[in-house]
Amino acid sequence: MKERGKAIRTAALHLFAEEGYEGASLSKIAGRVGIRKSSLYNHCSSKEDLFLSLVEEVYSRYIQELKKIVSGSTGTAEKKLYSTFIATTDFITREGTGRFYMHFLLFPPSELEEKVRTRFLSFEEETNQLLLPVLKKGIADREIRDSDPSILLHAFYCMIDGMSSQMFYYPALEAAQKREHAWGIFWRGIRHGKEQ
Amino acid sequence: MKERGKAIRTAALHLFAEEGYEGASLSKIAGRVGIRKSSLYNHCSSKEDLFLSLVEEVYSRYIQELKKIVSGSTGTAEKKLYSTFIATTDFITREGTGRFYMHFLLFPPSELEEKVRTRFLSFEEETNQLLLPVLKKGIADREIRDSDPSILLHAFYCMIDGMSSQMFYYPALEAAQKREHAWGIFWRGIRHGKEQ
DNA sequence: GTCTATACCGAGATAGAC
DNA sequence: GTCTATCTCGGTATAGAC
Repeated sequence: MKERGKAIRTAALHLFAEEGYEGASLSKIAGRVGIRKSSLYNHCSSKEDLFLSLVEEVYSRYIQELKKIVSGSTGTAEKKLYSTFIATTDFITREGTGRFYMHFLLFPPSELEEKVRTRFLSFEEETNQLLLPVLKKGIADREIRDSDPSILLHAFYCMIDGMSSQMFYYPALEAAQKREHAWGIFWRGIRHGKEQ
Repeated sequence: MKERGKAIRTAALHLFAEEGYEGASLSKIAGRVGIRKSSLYNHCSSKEDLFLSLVEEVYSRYIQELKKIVSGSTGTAEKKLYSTFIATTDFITREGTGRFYMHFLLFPPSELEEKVRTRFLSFEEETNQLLLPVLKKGIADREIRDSDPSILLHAFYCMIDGMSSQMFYYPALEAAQKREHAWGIFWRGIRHGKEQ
């Protein structure tokens, strides 16, 4: 049995993710937890407050997972990038967390846009510093073709973002297959090749 | 000077795109046009009605542009795919239309989800039928490597979706550069190569 | 076609009993 | 901590004068 505060956060996370910031009313959140909306104010000071603390939690949870994956494994660049790709798209697929992440990265509520964007940028900084070394080492090892690492990194992000979008509107099994194919083509695009 | 009806649709398109379905109130829309919200009801029967007609307009406008690009040019598969990529990401970048498109493709208002999704699926069918022949011809001409065209098509969509997301949070110039790089890597991933 | 006025509802938030 | 009651505000929508 979860404590109330946690239950509220979970319900709010899902409702924000599904219905957006304006669409997720405090009554709906309270209703899902099984209390009245006025009782929510014993656990947070406002709707904004609740929302922003969830932004913080979701972003930092993702960074935490990413760190485990990248620094944990000691394999090739290919393995590390592939693991990152899978882990990120899995993360996105997790109902609640992932949808929340995508939803408000792309379409933050307009009054809170600046706060959310600022938080995201610092978050992007962190991922860059985790992944750039992987690409650089891959190039040095002649595993990845010799070109600007930040360009390669961006193309990697691009595929991840694309696949992340697609995880939403395809059934799980289909999405998993598409993911493998997308990876195959991406890797062919950046790997070291004899030609040229 | 645009007629009123058109002005309302334009204002609504932008507001929906920026603030979401719930966030874009009829007063805001009316305010941007310069009339009272009750006057809106002389041009549409409800908020839902207004929104859904915009969904229809935006989707079909995109299909129309795509047709012009794909069937118009008679170049190589590379040229056609590149044009499609550029045109789509340009379309997405157009304030209003593109943001509206992305916003409600990924996060439709929950009450209207089914209607929006259904419309999108038929739309995807159309794009498939435009683009699959291009890929098939590219394979036959040994311009693209021999593999399942629908897999290649999906990887293409994946890059487009990824780049479309990114068009939002990077400045125009930066986005344009990233776009070129993403294309380069994608094309390297699918083109015909001597190796293997 | 646009306006004012109004109906009705649900939003976020607060006060105070228990 | 949760409840009921209540406040204020803004939402969608309608009626009817001009």
